[in-house]
Amino acid sequence: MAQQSHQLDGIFQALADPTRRAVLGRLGQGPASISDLAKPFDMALPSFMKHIHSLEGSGLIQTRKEGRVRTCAIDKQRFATIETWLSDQRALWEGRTDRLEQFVLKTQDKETQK
Amino acid sequence: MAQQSHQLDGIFQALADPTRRAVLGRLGQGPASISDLAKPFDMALPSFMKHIHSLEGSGLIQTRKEGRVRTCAIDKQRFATIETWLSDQRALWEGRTDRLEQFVLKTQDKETQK
DNA sequence: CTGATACTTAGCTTTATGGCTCAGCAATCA
DNA sequence: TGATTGCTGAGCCATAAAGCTAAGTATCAG
Repeated sequence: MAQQSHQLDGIFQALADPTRRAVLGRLGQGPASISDLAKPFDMALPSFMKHIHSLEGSGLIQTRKEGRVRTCAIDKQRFATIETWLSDQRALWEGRTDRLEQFVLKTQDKETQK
Repeated sequence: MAQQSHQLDGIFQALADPTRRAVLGRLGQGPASISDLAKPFDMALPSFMKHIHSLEGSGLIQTRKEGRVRTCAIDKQRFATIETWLSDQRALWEGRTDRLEQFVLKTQDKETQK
C-alpha cells in the first residue's frame, strides 16, 4: 500500500465541492462539452473552468479539444484509487476487531447516555 | 439518492489532507488520545487540534473527554456515506454503458446541438 | 497546595480557493 | 469578410485553511 498520498489529496480535494461532484454526475451519463457542462450553474465561465481544471488535474476527468470545443469525459480508473484507499482503511479495522476496541466502545455508550 | 451534499463536502474536505488521513489510519487500529495521535507529527498541538476538529466535524471520528484526556475513535458509519456516493456514481456509468455513449464519443463535434 | 500534564482558546500570518471582470484568440457561420 | 461562438488567460477580491505563539483551564500526582 502507501499509494501516492499526493494523488489522494487532489482527488479528495476535487470531490469536496458540490459543483465538481455535480459535473461528475453529469459526466457519468456520458461526455459533454465545457459549455454544456457549465449551463446548469450560475457562474461565469472562467470560474467554472477552474472546477474543470481541478477535476482534470486530479485525474477524475480527461478532456480533449476538437476545433473550438473541449469535450470532457470521466476517467473511471481514478475512482479505483478511492476504493483502494477505502478498502485499505477497512482492512485496518477488520484486521483488528478486538477487545480493546470493544472495551472503548462500551465505555463510550455509558458516557453517551448522560 | 441526493444525499446531503453538504455532508460530502465536509467528508471529502477532511480526507483531502495527508495528516488527517494518517490520523484515520492510526485510528483504524483502535482509539487513541489526542497527544498520542499528535506525536508522529511535527506540528504544534493547536494546529493538530484543527485537524481533529475537521475530522470530528465531518463525522469521520468521534471524541469524548475523560478527565483531561480526550480519546478519539473512528466512526465507521461515515465511510458508508462515501461508498454510497461512489456506488451512486458507478450506477450512472453502468446504467448506461451503451451504444449511445460510444456514438456520442465519436460524433460529438457535429451532433452536439439538437 | 503546587506543579506538571493535557488539552483549549485567542489571535496572528501566509497561502489557497472560489468567485468575478475584462480582454483575447481560434474556429465557425452568415 | 465579419460576426459569433467557445473557450482561455490575466489579474483582482473575499473568505477559508493551515500553520504558528502565547496564554488559559482543568485534571491529576505528590
